[in-house]
Amino acid sequence: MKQKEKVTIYDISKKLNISAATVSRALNQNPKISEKTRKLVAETALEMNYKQNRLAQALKSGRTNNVGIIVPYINRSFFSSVIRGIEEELTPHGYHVIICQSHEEVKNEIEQLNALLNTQIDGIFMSVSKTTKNTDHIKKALTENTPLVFFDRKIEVPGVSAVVLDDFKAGFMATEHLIKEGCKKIAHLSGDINLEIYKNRYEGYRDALKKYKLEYNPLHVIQTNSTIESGQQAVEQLWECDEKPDAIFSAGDYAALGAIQELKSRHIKIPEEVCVVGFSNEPFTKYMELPITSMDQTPQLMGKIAAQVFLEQVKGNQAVSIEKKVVLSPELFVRSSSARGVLKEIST
Amino acid sequence: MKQKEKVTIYDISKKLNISAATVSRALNQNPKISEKTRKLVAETALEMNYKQNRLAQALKSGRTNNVGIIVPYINRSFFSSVIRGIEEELTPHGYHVIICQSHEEVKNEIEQLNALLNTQIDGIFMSVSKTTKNTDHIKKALTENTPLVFFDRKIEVPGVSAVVLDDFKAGFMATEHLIKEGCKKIAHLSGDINLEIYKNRYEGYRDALKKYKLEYNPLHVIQTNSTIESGQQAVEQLWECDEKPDAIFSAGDYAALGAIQELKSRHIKIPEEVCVVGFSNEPFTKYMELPITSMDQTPQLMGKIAAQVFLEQVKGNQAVSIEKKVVLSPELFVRSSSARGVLKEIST
DNA sequence: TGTCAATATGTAATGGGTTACATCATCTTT
DNA sequence: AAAGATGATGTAACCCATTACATATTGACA
Repeated sequence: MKQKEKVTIYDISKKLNISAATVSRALNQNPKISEKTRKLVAETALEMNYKQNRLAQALKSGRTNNVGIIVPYINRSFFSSVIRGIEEELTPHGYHVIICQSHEEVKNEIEQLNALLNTQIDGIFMSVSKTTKNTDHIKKALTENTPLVFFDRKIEVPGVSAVVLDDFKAGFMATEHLIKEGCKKIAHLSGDINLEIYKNRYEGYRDALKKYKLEYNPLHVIQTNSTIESGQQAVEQLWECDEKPDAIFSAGDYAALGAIQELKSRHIKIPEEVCVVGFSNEPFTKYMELPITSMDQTPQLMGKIAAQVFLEQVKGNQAVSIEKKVVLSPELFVRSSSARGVLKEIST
Repeated sequence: MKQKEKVTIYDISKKLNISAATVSRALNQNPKISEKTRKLVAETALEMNYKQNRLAQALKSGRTNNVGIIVPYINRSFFSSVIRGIEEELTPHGYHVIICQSHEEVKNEIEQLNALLNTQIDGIFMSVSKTTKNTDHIKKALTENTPLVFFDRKIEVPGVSAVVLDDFKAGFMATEHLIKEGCKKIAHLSGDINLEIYKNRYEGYRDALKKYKLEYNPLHVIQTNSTIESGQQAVEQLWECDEKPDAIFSAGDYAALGAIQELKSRHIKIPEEVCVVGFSNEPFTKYMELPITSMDQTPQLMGKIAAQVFLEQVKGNQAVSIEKKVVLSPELFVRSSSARGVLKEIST
């Protein structure tokens, strides 16, 4: 590679026989600079193809205009939509977004977090991995005074803002919907209970059963790892019970899909014999031959709000770090996998 | 926010009564530093919780250890897999990855590209948007001597390396597969012919028809925009022809899915009456009730190789910018949507 | 005409780390 | 013991933009 011959403000200042400070000020629209000089500098900069060195600027100002996002995976529709939301909100403010994947491993999460802090990021958005139990790395990040915002999957750390879904309500709504479809023995495919979101969905499920006076059968709750395979296995396990369920509320769409595949291979009719509800409203739920009812988490909105929370923290330049919690409402998209009546694809 | 009280090498040097240069050298494992000093500095740095300021380092060295990736969307399985491949290859070399989306708009592509160059990125990976016709912005990037590597969707710019799929071969293979299944009237759902990849797939299709002496019917080639809807519309249009196709080779999985949905709604049997082949091997193709035959582009490998090409360019610090073209072989995953015989889910 | 205010610009320090070159102490070698 | 080699460390310039403070210029007013 050839050396980059970068044009600096010094090159401009030499050419115009003025000081670099004046050039800098002129380029930054400092009102102390005369209109004439400002124009001259602007023209010369353009002519010489001057590009501001953001590194130098960042070093001086302490702000890089970069934010980091740590997610388990970028190719889950939910996460890429949140990212999109954050991006849309922050781009107009001049921020850039660095995306990191933890692949559900704390080890990676810690590495990525440290690397981001090292790169002098202005803020971090994060959805913790399934394997994150200890909060030391996050507390360490806080001591560096970098604003941190959790979204969706949070973990209790004092002083950290979070934008999450009302997963309890979502669990309740999904279960209630199944009850209203006439289901009495509703199984639940849970995710990793270590994560608050799955715990809350489970508790919403329990609460709905309680409210409608349905019996809770612990054998009907199976922990999955949100994959198709674990959904299949869950059905295998459920159908070994004496009492077979007549509905499945899965805390994830992939497990719901696996469950449906297994039910079909057992020639069990959906929704007539068993209703299925998934979670996340992944695009495929809509495309399936048998579209799957699913809970939408309004991910793009979640991203936007997380970004707004961040912007507030940055703007409010106080010595107090604000801890803000935002809870979003879920939205159920009822589709064929659980609609026994006439209604199809109706959002409540 | 509180001020960050950063520990610098000067703080360490003061504490130890040595010069900052010595500290810097000690931390960088410079062999001129005595073992004793090196150890002392390392311990003190740890103790004082010293973090290297990568901005300062980047400013000095001219290298940020960040690379940018510009893709149309991150939530297409293909792109997120390429990103994963790039990441895996570059992370061990200390690079970080900044991901940008063009959303298929040149306007965004140009903005993202400029923003990346401004941030003093060490290299750029890019898959051009559908709407990219003009190469000015890319040539401009080249004048800054930032290594640029195209992957998948390239555009002809002298001096730019590219890692692509053999789309011609892929088009040929898909068509040949359909012919071998006994199909005679094969329709093609093309993507935007403006993009080389779709042009090549189309030409591979033409070539296969020619080789097997099948008639080419221009009415059987429909341009889609890679969405479900456009796949549905394409089938509507095709079934208005006098001669109905007995197979569809779609240059994208989403259009293939739309086509299948439309065929089903017309009670046309797949694969008995019509065989369907998609492209990209999106995960959903496998999960469908009727799994879809699809062409795999080995995206993760593509990412890895693109990263290797980049590393070579950076390492070979010569004044010549190497232009390297790598062409990968596609892999067909045959599934029910086109398997009339016994075979299901066989990769060739 | 001298003084003050207002405007425009320059000087120099700063941010934090790297590194060419200089210096000094110690050890070899003859 | 002088001269040269080797190793360890210090000095200061540099990367580039920003900005507090200093200075210079001009015009207004008493």
